[in-house]
Amino acid sequence: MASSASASISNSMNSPSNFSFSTQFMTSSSSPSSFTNLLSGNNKDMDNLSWGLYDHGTSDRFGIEIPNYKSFQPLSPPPVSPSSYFAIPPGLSPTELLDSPVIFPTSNGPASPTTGAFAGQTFNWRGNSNDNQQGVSGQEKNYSDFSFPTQTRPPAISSSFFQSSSNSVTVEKSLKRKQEEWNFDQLKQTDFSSDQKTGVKSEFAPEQSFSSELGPLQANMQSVNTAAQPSFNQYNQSAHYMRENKKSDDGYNWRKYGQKQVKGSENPRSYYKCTYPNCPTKKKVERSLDGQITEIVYKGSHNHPKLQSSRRSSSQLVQPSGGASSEISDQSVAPVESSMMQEDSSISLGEDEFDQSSSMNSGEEDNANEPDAKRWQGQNENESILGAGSRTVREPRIVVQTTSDIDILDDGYRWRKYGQKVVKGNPNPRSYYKCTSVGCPVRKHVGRASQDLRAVITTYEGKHNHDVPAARGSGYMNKAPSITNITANAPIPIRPSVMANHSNQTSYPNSLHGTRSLPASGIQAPFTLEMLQSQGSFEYSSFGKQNGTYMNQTQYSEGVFPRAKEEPKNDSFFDPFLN
DNA sequence: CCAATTTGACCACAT
DNA sequence: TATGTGGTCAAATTG
Repeated sequence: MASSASASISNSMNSPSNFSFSTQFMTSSSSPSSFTNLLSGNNKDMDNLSWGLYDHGTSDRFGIEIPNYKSFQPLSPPPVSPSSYFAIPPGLSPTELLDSPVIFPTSNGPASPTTGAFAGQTFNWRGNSNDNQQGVSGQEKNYSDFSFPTQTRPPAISSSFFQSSSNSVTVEKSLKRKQEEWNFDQLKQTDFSSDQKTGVKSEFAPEQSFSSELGPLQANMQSVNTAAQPSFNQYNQSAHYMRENKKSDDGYNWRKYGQKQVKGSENPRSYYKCTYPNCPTKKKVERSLDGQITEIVYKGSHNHPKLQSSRRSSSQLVQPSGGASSEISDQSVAPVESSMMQEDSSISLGEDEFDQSSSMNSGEEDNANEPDAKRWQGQNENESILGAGSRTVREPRIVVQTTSDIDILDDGYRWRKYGQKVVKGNPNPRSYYKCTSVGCPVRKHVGRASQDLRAVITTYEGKHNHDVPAARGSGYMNKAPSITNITANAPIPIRPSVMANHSNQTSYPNSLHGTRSLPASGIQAPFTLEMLQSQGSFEYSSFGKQNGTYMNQTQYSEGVFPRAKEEPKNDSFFDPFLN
C-alpha cells in the first residue's frame, strides 16, 4: 500500500493551556480528515483516555480524590486563551459542562471512573483567574492543570474549588529539565489546574496528568476544598500540602520506606509504599526545601479501592471492600480504578506521557534527556525535574508510572530505533523508528517541534501489515495496566464538546484494549512532521495542560487509532472545534 | 509500648 | 569491570 503519513503531536509540551491551531494550520491541513486525525486522536481519544488515565485516584494530600489529568502545557504562553480552545459560556462552569450528560455520554466516555460520569466537578478549568495565581510568580506559571475529579464530587468540590486548588503543580522532572533548557518565561501557562494536589505543575507542567495522578490530584482537590481554598497562596498550599501528604489523604495509606537525596535535585525524595496488603503501588515524592511538594511519581496501580474518608489517619488501613462510607464517589470510583489501574500500568503525565508516546518503546528521546527517570519510570521516563526555579510553590507534578514495558505501550507496536537526525529547519533531532514486526514496512519519525520542544511530532510512514503485537508478557492488550499506560501516554484534555460525539473513543479509557486492537493498520494521517512544523502557526493552546494533553492524545491516537483517518465520524467530532 | 519515620547500608542497574 | 545513581531494606529513632 501506499504509505501514508500521519503526524501527531504529542504533548510533550506542557503547553499551557491553550491549544489552538492557527488558522493557517487549519487551512493548511486541507483535508479535514487529516486534521481530524490529528485532533481526533488527541481530542477524542484523549478525552476519553483521560478518564482512563486517572488510574488511581489517589489524592494524596488533601484527600480529595480528583483524578488528575496532566496535560501538557505548552511552554510558550498560550497566545490564545483557553477559552479559545473551547469556549465555555461564562456562566457555565466547566464542571457543569462536564457533568452534562450530553457532553459526556457516560456510555462512551470517559466517564469518570469514579462516578461514571464526567466529573465535571473536578474539571477545573481554571481559567484565567487562577492563571495568575498559581503563582507562580513570576517564574513559572503554573501549568494549568486540568483535572477531573474522579470521584464523587463532593458537593463541596466545585469548580471553584478546583480553581483554587489549581495552584498545586505537579512537575515532572523531565519537564523540569527541559524547562531548564527552555526559558521559563515561555512557560507561562495558564493554569487550569488540574493537578491540584500536588500542586501545580509548576515548572512546566507540560502535561496534564491524568490517571493515577488523578488520584493524587483528587486528593489535592479535596484537600484544597477543605483547607486551601481561600487564598491559595502557593505557599499556603504547599504547607498545606505537606501536612496533607503526611496524612495520605489521597485516599490510600502510604508507608514511607525511604528517603534519599537524588542527584540533580536539591530536593529530597521520599519513597512510599501503599500499606494495603499486596498492593504494589509506590510513590516518590520530592519536596522542595520549603516543604512544598515538587513532584510526585506514582508507580503501579492500586489493586484495591481507596480508603474512604478523605481524612483518614495516616495509620488507617485500607478497607478492602472499598467502599467507603463517606464518599459515594469512592465506591463507584474504586471499581473503576481498580480495573483501570492494574499494577503495571503507570500513568505519567506531562512529558512523560509525551515521552512514552513519542518515544515509543525506547523512549529514547526522552530518556536521553532524562536519564534519571530510569528505574521507576522505566522506559517511561516520567520523572519530572524540578528546576531549581520550580521552587515557587508549585504543585508537584504527579506522574504515574507503569512498571510494564512502555515500549509496547505507546502505540501498541514495537519499534526499533534505527536512526536519528537533525533535519533542516528544526534543531531538534528526529528519531527514527522502524516497526520491529518482520516484514512490516512501517516507520515513524518522532521529533519535537522546533517551536515548542514540548510538542512532539510523530509521523508515521507506511501501514502495518500485521496486528498490534500482543503485549509482551502481560500483553498490553490484555491487561488493564496496559490500558493505563496508554492512557498515560495520552493525557486527555477534557473537552466536553468533543467527547460527546465520540463514543468510540470515549470508551477509550475503559476499553482501550478494544481500541487498540483497532488498527493498527492504517496509518494514515495526512500530516507529516514537516507539515506541522512548517506550520509554525499552530499553537497549543490555552487549554493549558490540555494542550499538552491534546498533544498527547494526538500521538496516542496515532498509534492506537491509526484509522482515524478512515473514520469520518471522527471528523465530525472535531468540527465544533474547528469552527 | 506501638507505630511511623529516619537514615545509613546494601543491592541492582546503567554507564 | 569499576563506578555512580537510584531504590529498597531494616535497625534505630522519634512521637
